[in-house]
Parts: sequence; C-alpha cells; structure tokens
Amino acid sequence: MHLSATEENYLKVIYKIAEREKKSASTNTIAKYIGTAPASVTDMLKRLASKQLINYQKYRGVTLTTSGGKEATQLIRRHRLWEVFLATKLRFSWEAVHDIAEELEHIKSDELVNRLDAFLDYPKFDPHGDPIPNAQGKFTLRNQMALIDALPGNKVVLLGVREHETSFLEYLNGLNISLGTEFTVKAFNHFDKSMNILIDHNRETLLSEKVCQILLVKKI
Amino acid sequence: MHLSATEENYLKVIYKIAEREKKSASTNTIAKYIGTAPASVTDMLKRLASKQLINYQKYRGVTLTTSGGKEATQLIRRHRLWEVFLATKLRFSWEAVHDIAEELEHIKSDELVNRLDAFLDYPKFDPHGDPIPNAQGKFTLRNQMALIDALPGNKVVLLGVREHETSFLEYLNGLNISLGTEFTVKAFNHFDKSMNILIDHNRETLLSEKVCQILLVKKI
DNA sequence: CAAAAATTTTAGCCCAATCTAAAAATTAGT
DNA sequence: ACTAATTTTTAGATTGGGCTAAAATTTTTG
Ligand SMILES: [Mn+2]
Ligand SMILES: [Mn+2]
Ligand SMILES: [Mn+2]
Ligand SMILES: [Mn+2]
Repeated sequence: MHLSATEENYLKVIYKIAEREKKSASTNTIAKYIGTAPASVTDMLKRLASKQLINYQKYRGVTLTTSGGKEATQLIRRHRLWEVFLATKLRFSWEAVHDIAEELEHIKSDELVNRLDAFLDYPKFDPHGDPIPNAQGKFTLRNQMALIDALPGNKVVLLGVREHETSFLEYLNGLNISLGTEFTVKAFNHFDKSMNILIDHNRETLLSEKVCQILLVKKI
Repeated sequence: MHLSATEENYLKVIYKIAEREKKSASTNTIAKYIGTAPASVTDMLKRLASKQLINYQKYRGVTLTTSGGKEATQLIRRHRLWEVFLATKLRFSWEAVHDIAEELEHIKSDELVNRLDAFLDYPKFDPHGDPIPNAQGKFTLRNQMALIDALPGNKVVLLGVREHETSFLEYLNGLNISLGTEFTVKAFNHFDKSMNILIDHNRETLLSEKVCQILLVKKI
C-alpha cells in the first residue's frame, strides 16, 4: 500500500481523534485538525474508504480499519523516532522537534526506520514523553497520572506533557522544568485548583490547574 | 522562495547536466534524467522561468540563474549530508544511501541541515567521494584523476566513483574495493585499454577501460 | 539549399488535493 | 413533532504535475 503524505496525515488525525475523544471522528473535527474545508475532508474520506483504510458511511463519521490503524501506528512510530533523533543527536529542544518530524515521518523505508531505531537504542518514549510503538506496533504502557491528581506531600517525577504547543513548552523551559524534573506537592488551593509545587527540591512556584492537568508524572 | 520537491529536482537535474555536459540543458535531456515526457518538461521550464530560477528561451535550452544555482547547490548539500548520515551513522552501504537521500534532501530547514552538518563533523565528501558544498555553497576541490590515466608503476588511492548505479557499486563490493582502497598499476593493455591492477597490495585483477574511467584516484 | 529527421512546443486531457456555494441530512430546541 | 441550527455532502472550479497527439521549429543530410 503506497500512501501519499496527505493520506497518511488524515489517518494520523483520525487515529488521534479516536484516541483523545474516544469516539469515531466526524468530518468537521477532522477538518479542524487538518486545517482544510469540510468538503475537502469528505472527498478524502471517500478515497480512504475505497482503499479500505477507514470505515465510512455518509453522515456517520469514520473509524480506522485494521490496516488503516497499522499505517497510522507506523507513522506515529516514525514521527516519534525522528523526534528522538532531533532531540538527542542534533540537540534540538523539545519545542522545535515536532515541526521537522512532521516532514521526516513521511520518508518511506522500513530499513531506514528500523536502523534509526537501533541507532537511537530502541527508545520507548519521545521527547514529550509519548510512547513510541515498536516495529510490531506495540506501545509501552506505564503508570502515570496528571500532576493535578497528586496529593500534598507527594514527591513525583515528570514523565510527559499532554500539550505540545511551542508557547507552553517554552513556559516550562522558563521554569527550568523538563522530563525527569522532580516535584514535591506543597499545597492544593481549592479556590482555583492551583498547586504550590517545590521544583527540584530548590524552588517553589505556583502552577495553575491547567498546567497541572497537562503535566504527567509518577510517584517516587 | 518555497519550492516544491518537483521543482527542486528539475533544478538539480539542470545543474548536473550543465556540470557533466558543460552546456545548457535541452528539454529532451532533462526529460530523460527526470523520466517524464518532454512536453511535461516544457511546462515546468515555463514555471521555473517565471520564478526567475532559470534562463529560458523557447527551443534554446536552459541555464540556471544565480538564484536557481544557489537552490540547486543547497539541495546537493542536503542530499550528500544525508548520504553521509546514512552511511556513517546508520551503517547503510554506499549503494543504498542514494535512494533514501533523494527523499530526505527535500526536508526544508536550514537549522536541520546545519545541525546535521555539525553532528557529522562537517564532512567534505559523501560516501561516493563527491564534494559536499558548505553552508555558503562552496565545494572543496582536490586533485584527482581517473584510474585510466595512471601509468604502470603508479600507486594510487581510490577517492571517488563517477557512477552511482547499484549494480556497479555492488560489483566493486564484490572486488572488495571501497573508498580508500589502494591500487598499484601493473600494466596497461593497449588492445582493449584494460588495466592489470594490484588491489590493496594483495590481489591482482583486470579492470576494464570503462571501470578505470569511473574510478577517481590520486597518487600516493 | 531543400527535404527529411529530430527536437520542442502547443493543445487538450487526467488525477490528487484543495476551494466556495448550495443542497441534503442530522441534531437540537421549543 | 416540527422547525431551526448545525453538520455533511454534492456540484463545480482551480492548481500543480503529469500524459498523448499534433503542430511548430531547428538541425541534419543528400
Ligand atoms: Mn510531535
Ligand atoms: Mn512528540
Ligand atoms: Mn546520491
Ligand atoms: Mn553521493
């Protein structure tokens, strides 16, 4: 199956919508993710359906078929491996890797991706803490929770971020927060659900509810 | 100037024809290199001319403008740097790197290519011995000659190959010939211009005129 | 130098991926 | 349960990059 970069992007978006929203992807939602007119999405859905990559019925939204899901997973694998390459080998910072990986992910060569995987030492997570599927499409699971769910007194370590916006990642950079940073929850403020957090045992700051919901941590 | 991958490929081909044939590129020659119908080439030449990337007059063949030449040189830089990455970091052999680099070369990010260059330690030559232009577009020159021009008794070292065909490179692999291999010219056979060559001081073989014209060497 | 051969361009078509505007179907509100 | 609002699809157009067949131009050759 040879897919164009555009077709691959649609599959990825449908995959992510199903993952995030836990339901079939609607035309409008896909259009917003991709940044095209809904009419263009309808066109593409027909093409993907004719290639058996999605289950499509007019007006009903779509889900990935088994083969569509495999293509999406492999695309995510390539994307995240390239992000690791850019971050660890070329020393790009985590807010810069995504855009370049968006292009690199479409290079088609199993040999390339598998050698890259080996070169990077079979990483299990990307620079944002997202899991990297292996060659068989299997994701590594791990225990993690949002910082907001930690209790006062808990010590936790940052494993990932749910939001990849450059401005958000730069905000974390400004606070010297990166994957591996340790937090101690000092207090939870009920009125606005913000938290007082001790970062790396040496500085205390206030993090908003929104931020605490984005940060994924595990207890230590 | 944002160029499509297709436009970039045309510029590269026009550049290579000018370099090899030492003259302006004709429609038919370009068509053969790219693998399209001559009518499609004419179409593209009009588009490239309207972007001031080539000098084009109907029926007269084309040359690159200064800006077209810069784009072509930067594309060659990206191609060759990726070839070095694939060969030295991912351990691809020299016959496998070209096809993958054909895709990677179109990833547009100056930051990416310059960091890649640094990561590879600013290589001056690619896995086939071709020079890599630096960020300013400057190629490294070096003294080299075709093996066919070496004289009996000469000791030389292999610096590059003029032909990148997989089957040819595999032929060299079979003879255990790679960049850096040393040759001693034992004899030149006038009747067919073949040469008797001692490879790496330990085995003698006959190389045809054609092969000797492809191998680029320098005296040691 | 004129006719034949080769090259190049034009004309008219196709496909993927996009758009806008209008029509159809679904969903929500009273 | 209608009607109104929203979502989705259809219709028709556009653009980049291709194609073939035919016309125009240049080059070669007798
Ligand atoms: Mn990403
Ligand atoms: Mn990521
Ligand atoms: Mn190459
Ligand atoms: Mn090369």
